[in-house]
Amino acid sequence: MTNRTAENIFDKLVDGIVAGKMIPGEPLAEKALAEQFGVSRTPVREALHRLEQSNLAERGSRRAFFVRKMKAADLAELFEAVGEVESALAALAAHRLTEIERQSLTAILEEGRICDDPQAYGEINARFHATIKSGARNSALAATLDDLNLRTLAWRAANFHENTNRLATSRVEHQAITEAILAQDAEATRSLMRSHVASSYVVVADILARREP
Amino acid sequence: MTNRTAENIFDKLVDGIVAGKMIPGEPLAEKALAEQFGVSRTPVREALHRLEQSNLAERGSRRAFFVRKMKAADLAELFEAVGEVESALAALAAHRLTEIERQSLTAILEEGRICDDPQAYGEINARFHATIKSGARNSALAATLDDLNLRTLAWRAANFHENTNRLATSRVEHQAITEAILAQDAEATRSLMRSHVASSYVVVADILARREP
DNA sequence: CATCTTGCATATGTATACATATCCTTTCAA
DNA sequence: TTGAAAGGATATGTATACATATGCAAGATG
Repeated sequence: MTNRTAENIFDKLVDGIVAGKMIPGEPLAEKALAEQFGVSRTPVREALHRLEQSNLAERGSRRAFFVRKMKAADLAELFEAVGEVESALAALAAHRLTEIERQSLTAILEEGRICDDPQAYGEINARFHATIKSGARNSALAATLDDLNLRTLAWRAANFHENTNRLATSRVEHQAITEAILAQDAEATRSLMRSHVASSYVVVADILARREP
Repeated sequence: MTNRTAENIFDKLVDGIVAGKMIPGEPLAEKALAEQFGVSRTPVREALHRLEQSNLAERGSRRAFFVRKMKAADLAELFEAVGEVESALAALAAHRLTEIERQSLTAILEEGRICDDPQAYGEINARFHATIKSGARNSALAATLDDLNLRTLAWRAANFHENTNRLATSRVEHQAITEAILAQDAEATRSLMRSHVASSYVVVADILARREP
């Protein structure tokens, strides 16, 4: 009876949207999804409401759900928001990281320096950001970042695949951020992290511009 | 058939929690609430899930919902998060407010200067912050602030009631913020707004400390 | 007497039936 | 031929019945 059904449906729908299998604008009918997943409408309803709250789905007339269309302007706002929140977390982390976490950050940096595989680098990148996020010691702000990031996930995934220069750029930026954190310079950290997110947005915006001129 | 029932239940529960009628730790049983409001469990379920996502409710064993207990440390985190997000919005607004919005901000400031009624000032305060929030031109970040604020609402309400000095302090801080915005000094605005939220937290923390020593 | 096991009470998860609103199609009239 | 109105089709909102897991209590056994 455990709530695995609704949870599974939600995860599958998120995966589908993030992986681009579900086209923006595509209707998400309760009945159709229920039949597709072989469950009743109830857990599907729950999953759809969670999608809506995560801003991955919208409702139109007839209160029907559909995959949210992300306009270029929306994505710009989102990345700006991520930049502000993540840079705030980084600034806090600059003063709050433990000695062990500082060493860990340095180790992750080194791992990234010698890694050339885009996929592996993506995982290292994730650990770098996770360390800073948890090191800020503010779960409310961290949860906020997770919420925002969920919506950019589909786009961020392309970051290290479609642009080879991005990997080198990311390394340099990570190095600068790490140095600022180790120096406990909160404002420098904030500024560098904001730039880092902005530069990752440039790649995404470029991809978007080529897709929808 | 419109989704007014679940929406109403949610609003009523939020009001109850914010107004302090529902004690933290109090169980929120679907069946009991359904009978209390004279509806079925379905819309109650939906409302409870939304409460959980807003972090106003938690689930324990047996997956039962209960009103979230806000510890002092949680509240500190929350206000820190609000401070970071709202100061980010203010910094953006410093460069993005239209001329009309600048004049509006000045007018609100003047209204606050000549107002001595705590309740009326609370409304003016809300408009001051709303103007900055919408002036930042980032709906994702604005929605993030709304999310965070929902959880501090119960505490913020006490701000202008239990402490008379708070009103005078708020006025001075609003003035400084407005001046920084009018000067389009984003970093000064950010810093001032962060301090402003922090000083409103001091009042709340003080109340909390007296309640639970 | 204490502890473990078993069974019941109850709360939530899921399925389904019913109510209702919206949209689209069809038909009738101008 | 076109437009408007009415009715049906269908999708979501709500209610309720059934399934199942969890916690507590009572009884049996060591």
